[in-house]
Amino acid sequence: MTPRAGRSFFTCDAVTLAKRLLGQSLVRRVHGIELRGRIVETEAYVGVRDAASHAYEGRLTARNRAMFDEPGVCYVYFTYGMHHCVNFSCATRGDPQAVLIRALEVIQGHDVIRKLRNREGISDQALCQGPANLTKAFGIDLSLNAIDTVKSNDLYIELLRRRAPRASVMVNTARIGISAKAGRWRAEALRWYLRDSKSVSGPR
DNA sequence: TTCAAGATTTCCT
DNA sequence: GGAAATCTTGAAA
Repeated sequence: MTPRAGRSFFTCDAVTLAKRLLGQSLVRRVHGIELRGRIVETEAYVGVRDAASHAYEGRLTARNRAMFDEPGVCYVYFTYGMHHCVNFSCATRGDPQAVLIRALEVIQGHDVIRKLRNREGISDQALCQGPANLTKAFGIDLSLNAIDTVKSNDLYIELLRRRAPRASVMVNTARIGISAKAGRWRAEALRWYLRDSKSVSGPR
């Protein structure tokens, strides 16, 4: 049986978790069916000093509360009036660090995922390419916000590997979609992806 | 109470 | 390359 990520897996800074999550499996249970995807792209939001983070300067609101919760708690937010994005809280309670999941390769549940995406002629590799695409593909919405993925069976991480990938197979770049208002944080290299994956979103 | 902007995607020219 | 879709949040008034 594949081991599941426990509290200790998430009890680290966001940079460590962003790399550690690459190559692991995101599991979602909907209507008794399991969907699985291999994580191939992540971004770190490193806490109160990060001007690109919803928790910049310690801002705590009803929306981003999950970022401040226990490591392993899921932070789902709604944006652009139509999209959801999913993150995993990390570090320690009260320290709002989190990792955004930006892309997956589908491992299990292609049929269900294709229906959820509801898009004609889409390739397998594009099903979960991009943060809002993967939440749609996996049926992730605000009902999953703030759930504890260490305990929930609706959404959690399965460990397909013991360690983060070697540096030589990862690519590290600036994050996507960060506005100029974030200042130097716009250019900080806090995005990672697996070099060989065809499902990575944004610039390669 | 009003308003601008957003950790995006898709479709059009 | 550019704009539309669509609505919540947080800051300004």
